[in-house]
Amino acid sequence: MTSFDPGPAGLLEELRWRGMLHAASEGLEARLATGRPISGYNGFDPSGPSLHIGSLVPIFGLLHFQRHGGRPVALVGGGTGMIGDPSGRSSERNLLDVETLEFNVASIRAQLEHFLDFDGPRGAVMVNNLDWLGSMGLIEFLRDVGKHFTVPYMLAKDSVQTRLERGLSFTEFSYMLLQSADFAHLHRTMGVEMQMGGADQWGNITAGLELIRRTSSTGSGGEASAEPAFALAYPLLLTPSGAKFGKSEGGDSVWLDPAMTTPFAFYQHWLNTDDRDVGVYLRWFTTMSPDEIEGLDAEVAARPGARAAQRALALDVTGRTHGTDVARQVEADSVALFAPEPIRDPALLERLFASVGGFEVDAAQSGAGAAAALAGAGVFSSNGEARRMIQNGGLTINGEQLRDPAAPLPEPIAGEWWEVRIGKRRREIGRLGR
RNA sequence: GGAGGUGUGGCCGAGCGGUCAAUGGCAGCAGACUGUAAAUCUGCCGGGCAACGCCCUACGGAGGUUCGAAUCCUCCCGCCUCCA
Repeated sequence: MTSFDPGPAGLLEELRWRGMLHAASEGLEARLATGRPISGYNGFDPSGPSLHIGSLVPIFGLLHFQRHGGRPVALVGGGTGMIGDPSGRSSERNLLDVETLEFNVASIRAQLEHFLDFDGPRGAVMVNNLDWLGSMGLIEFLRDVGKHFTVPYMLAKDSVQTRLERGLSFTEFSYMLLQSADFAHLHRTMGVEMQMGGADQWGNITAGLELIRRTSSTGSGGEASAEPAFALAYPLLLTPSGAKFGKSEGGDSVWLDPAMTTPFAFYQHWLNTDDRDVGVYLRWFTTMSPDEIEGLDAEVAARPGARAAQRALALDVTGRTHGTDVARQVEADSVALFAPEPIRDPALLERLFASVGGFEVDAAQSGAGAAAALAGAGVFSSNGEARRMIQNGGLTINGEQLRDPAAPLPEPIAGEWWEVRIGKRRREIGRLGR
């Protein structure tokens, strides 16, 4: 198998090959096989100003959907975000004020534009459910949405069942109704026929199918299929190595926003992918063909030390997220910073100072002990940590391994720069301030 | 509103008057081995310091008992269960 049907008919086949298909609702395959235009949506949480790489799963779901001729709709949950979905065990969400929300939505849209095409007849569309949920009255909600669900149906959902022991508020219990209302609204007003989401969303998504089934005037589409709407779920991304996906080694999220995670750090994160995970990531987070990916799989098996797959993955994902030029640049920077020999070129150091993260040591401090100077510059969170790092032999500056925390920093390169290597993975550039 | 339970370091989870900066596990960091991987082994893992010791801050919050409390008492707050 080297290629998939480029139209809607090939979507499921491709997702299946990529391992991104967990479940599809009754009739979806047949609906896609008709080749008629179709719109599908996926929800995103706008509670922060940036998406992180965990969101790449739904993003690539929409991306593949668009590649196969579908029209992606990205819904931001300005309304539901305030409620809290019991499926994601987050405890309590805070209300966002309107300006923050609008700012976040704009930021998220800008990020999605790197992945989805917002132009043309099949162009992606962004919607905010606050626009319709916000103005919906309680009576209206109960009559138009609540009326169509029975309590036993709601109680039967996994997301509710698992919380029954520990307890959940009525608000959280109602979440699936709001999500159903979203789906029904998009179905009615924009003709959106499909909702996509993670496997943990399945219950909420099918609740939406239920609502649409009961409220849409069936038969208006002539010989339309029996089902008026469809659902598609991705598997939960549990890495084969068992680590939490989306977190860096330090446990922080890896953000798509270059101001929150530098492109260099972003590239490094992918470059460090475990051998056991890299094949999955190539399938999920690139649009490479089966031939290319299987070729890289073979490379991993034959010459794991070369990490060809990791390099290809890192370059591809970074390029898509931050631009090809930036990706090439950080790739080159990585080679330089991880070469056995330290960087001696002041011009290069000056550029890296800005791009990989730099710190300043003022002249007064530079004479003090290295540990104190680096802690003072914020490279380490405390004096003790810096001291420990040096005592463990984990700190190399300008190619010279530090041994004594009290000894001063080595002579700066060109009277100004320190190339700092912390452990095997961290790289920082220091500059002598005045 | 009533009854009971519970709140410990990033997470889980011991401790239940001193020997507790707090057992253990996970996560994390560094080193060795490697491939900027995994596994394994070693060390570290609240902060400070003239540092095999001393000081400060910590066991939901505020008081109190005591020579001494994370451990006992009082009040408050959060969470959970059941009853109304």
